[in-house]
Amino acid sequence: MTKPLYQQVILDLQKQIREHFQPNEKLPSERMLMDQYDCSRNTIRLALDDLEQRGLIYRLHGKGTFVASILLNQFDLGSMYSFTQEMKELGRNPITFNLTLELFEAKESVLKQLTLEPHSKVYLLKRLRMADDEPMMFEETYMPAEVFPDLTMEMVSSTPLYELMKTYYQQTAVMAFEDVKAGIVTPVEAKILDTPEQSACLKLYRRSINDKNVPIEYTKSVARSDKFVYRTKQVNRRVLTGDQNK
Amino acid sequence: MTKPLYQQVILDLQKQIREHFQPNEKLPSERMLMDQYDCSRNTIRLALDDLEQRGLIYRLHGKGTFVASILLNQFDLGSMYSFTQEMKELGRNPITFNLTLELFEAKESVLKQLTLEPHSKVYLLKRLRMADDEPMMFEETYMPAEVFPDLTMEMVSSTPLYELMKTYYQQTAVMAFEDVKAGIVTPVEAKILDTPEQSACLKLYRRSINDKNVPIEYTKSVARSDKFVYRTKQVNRRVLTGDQNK
DNA sequence: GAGTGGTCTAGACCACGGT
DNA sequence: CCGTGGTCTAGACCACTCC
Repeated sequence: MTKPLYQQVILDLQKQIREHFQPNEKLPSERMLMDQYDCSRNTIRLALDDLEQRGLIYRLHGKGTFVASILLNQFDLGSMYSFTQEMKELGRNPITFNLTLELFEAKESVLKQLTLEPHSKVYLLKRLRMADDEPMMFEETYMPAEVFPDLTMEMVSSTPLYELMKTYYQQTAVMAFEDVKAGIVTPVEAKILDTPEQSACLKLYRRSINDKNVPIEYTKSVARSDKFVYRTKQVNRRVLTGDQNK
Repeated sequence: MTKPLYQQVILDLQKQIREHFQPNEKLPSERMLMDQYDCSRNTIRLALDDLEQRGLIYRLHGKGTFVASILLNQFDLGSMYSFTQEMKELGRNPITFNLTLELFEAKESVLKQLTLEPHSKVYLLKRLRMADDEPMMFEETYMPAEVFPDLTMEMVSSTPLYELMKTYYQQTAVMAFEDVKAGIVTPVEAKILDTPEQSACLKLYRRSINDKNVPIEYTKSVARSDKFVYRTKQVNRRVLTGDQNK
């Protein structure tokens, strides 16, 4: 099974950029890339669209395509989420407490998020994430039982969740949607997170899907507002400009 | 000056989805949309790509294209390119009040965000954004005086900010970094935003840079937590770079 | 005017999901 | 089998930047 052409172009261009280009250096024009990769302009643009979206390049109308000025250390901020990994990189000591694992029929809102049939069963895993003995965030993760049959507390305790999904169930999250809101902690959450009552908190709702577009996880997180920032990078999409602003 | 076709399709599909579709409902197929909008499939796909990227729809190979399960009554700060534009598309009546425009020496924290020399001067523009006479968010935008000399209240009042930056100063933001935090409104903010005191709010910190990697804007926003969500889509790059066969 | 990215067309075949 | 989205081609013209 060979990969689609445009994905091969993506991979090769990434390699070229990493090995042979400097920040803000000009890339070959789209028409030159057509010749280089022996494909149509549309295919080249599909690849460049992806690289632009991920912030590796930027395009200037009439001038050309350029390597982005800030090349992130190959692992994108927004490309994969791992609390443990993140904290380790920041020199903190991350610990995850698995509080409870339950199996039951999902209620309406969860069914919807996971696009499940009514009365489908889901696992609910509650976790408390700490760094250097300081409570950081509280997570509730819902996983469809049909995707992850026979899940046990031993399994989630011994293996990182994403690794477990991959090795035991051959499930990999290829994409995730996150909604970030602001809220006030509930009394229970205040206790768990060791914050004053009425504190502000970040509420995260993450829905991950696998390569077949099947939802495999829905997680609600409550994060301490004094400890947590949600950082993103946005590339100018230039779509739909021209508004009035009076 | 008419908009590109695919952008018109984006706008209309957004409207259709908002007014006539339910979450998870199936949209017409791409070939049917070709007929509806009298354009090629490529153009339809450009539009659908954008909507998918912004999390409004999802696609299932072999099955069709569906409306995402979206949070109602809350606006997406993450894919918002223009408050004014966004509100108009949602059928709201957006108004931006330019409250004050000042010029002074930037304090330490602002200097740092804009990577300026000590004692550099910056403009500070304070704006209140409303929709249908309802206060929505409060923004404070810092702009380096050396990049935007001789800025006046007349200019910011007559032209959208990003357009002004481009046409008068040849400055375009090619990338922006955003930090999202949760907080409690200050008494002043509560008054401005017409919310109860001690309400939760989303705090956004945006730093935009131009094509030369020079910071051109630093904006602090306070958004009502009952009106705004920050939605992002994350792609797992390891799937692309990994070399698994199927 | 030459070269660039931005938009667009009218086809084609493939891979997948259901019948 | 058919209809779906996924990939791809070989052109075309426009808008923008720079000389």
